[in-house]
Amino acid sequence: MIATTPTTRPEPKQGARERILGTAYELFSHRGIHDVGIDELVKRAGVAKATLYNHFPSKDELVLAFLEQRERIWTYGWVEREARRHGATSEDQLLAIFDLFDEWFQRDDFEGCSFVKTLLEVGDLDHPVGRASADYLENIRSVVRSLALEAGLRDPDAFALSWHILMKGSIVQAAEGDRDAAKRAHALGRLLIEQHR
Amino acid sequence: MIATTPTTRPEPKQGARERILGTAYELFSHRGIHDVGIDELVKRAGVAKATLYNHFPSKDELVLAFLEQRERIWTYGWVEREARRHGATSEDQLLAIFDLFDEWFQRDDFEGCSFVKTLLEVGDLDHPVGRASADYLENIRSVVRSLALEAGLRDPDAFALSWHILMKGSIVQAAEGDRDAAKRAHALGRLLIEQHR
DNA sequence: TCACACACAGACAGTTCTGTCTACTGCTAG
DNA sequence: CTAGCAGTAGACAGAACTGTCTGTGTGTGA
Repeated sequence: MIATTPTTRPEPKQGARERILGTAYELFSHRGIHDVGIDELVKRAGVAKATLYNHFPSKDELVLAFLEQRERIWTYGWVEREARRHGATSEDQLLAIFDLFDEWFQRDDFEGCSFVKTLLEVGDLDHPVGRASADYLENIRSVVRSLALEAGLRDPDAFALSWHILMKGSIVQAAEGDRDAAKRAHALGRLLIEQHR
Repeated sequence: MIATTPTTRPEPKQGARERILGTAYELFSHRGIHDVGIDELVKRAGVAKATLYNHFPSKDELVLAFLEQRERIWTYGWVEREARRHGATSEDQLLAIFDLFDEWFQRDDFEGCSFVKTLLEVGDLDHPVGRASADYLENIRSVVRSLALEAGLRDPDAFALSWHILMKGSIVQAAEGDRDAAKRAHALGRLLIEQHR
């Protein structure tokens, strides 16, 4: 790789931090926060405990980094990006969210919404982790609001709030085992769009 | 109370068990399962730890008893009973669910859906507690299905599944702070009813 | 009055969790 | 060559958790 800074880069080591974050993503997204202990995490990441605590001052801070990563990957990298790619019109892009969900719900490693799970696990909007979860959920609504705006729908704020009920409701229901939850949400979403045209 | 068994009933003591269950209901419903320890629970219930373990062989068994109680009180004693009482027609009774939710969401001690919270907390449908949570959620759908049937709606099973998405989605959103989530679900519910007429 | 069942208080064992600390290793810049 | 830095391995402290056990008190039926 060609040097991007003056001549040589110190760059801590490039590896440990990534391994920690990657493992945290894998474990936290599938099993939740409290079920995953630091010992298991460092063992799985092949990293010394001191290394983890060098990069992240506490488990909570690691969780916050995980949530940030989750937003980057899931909210923007997957939902927004793929929805925009799959829909011809803005309305189609909105509905494409539930087409994505439909595929997601069929996966054997379906993990649900990390923001909802974390928020309910912490259960406290004043706690930094709970607060962050709620904020990231709000950002999801912002994505929906933008699409609604682009589609020229009436009252994009209210639309996004209603739409998000469908998203979260279907995800929870999929976690119960309803594999067709996304199709039901899709149908409801179509009705909601009509109401906001 | 007139004797219902031969002459006298041994009846353990009648008091400790009720205090344990009452306290478990209060604590588990508001704070979740894992955040409430046995020590705190017995102290709050004013009960010896041995007494708790005399009545319930493990914390999991106590949790199962809590969920059962939650269904009795919340699902049947509140949602079904009050919805039936408040609506003139069967369709109104369905919509009345979201009127109830609306009041519920305004409460300062709004605690969310214990079945969803417990299911996500355990995260495993094979675990007895997770399984029970999912079963109790299914029973909620049965209530909805009955009302849909009475209302003469088309495909009551599919209706109940879609309706339940609205219920759970609005509850989760209320937990994030959207106090009007029930009103949005109400509007969507109206549209869904129209589709199933 | 006596016996028994139940409840109470709380010590205790055993595990698990977060977070700290020590000692060792290997790489790299100067 | 050497100093420093980042990482490894794992013991350790301190807290919290579930579940067990001992010992004591008390109300009630026979």
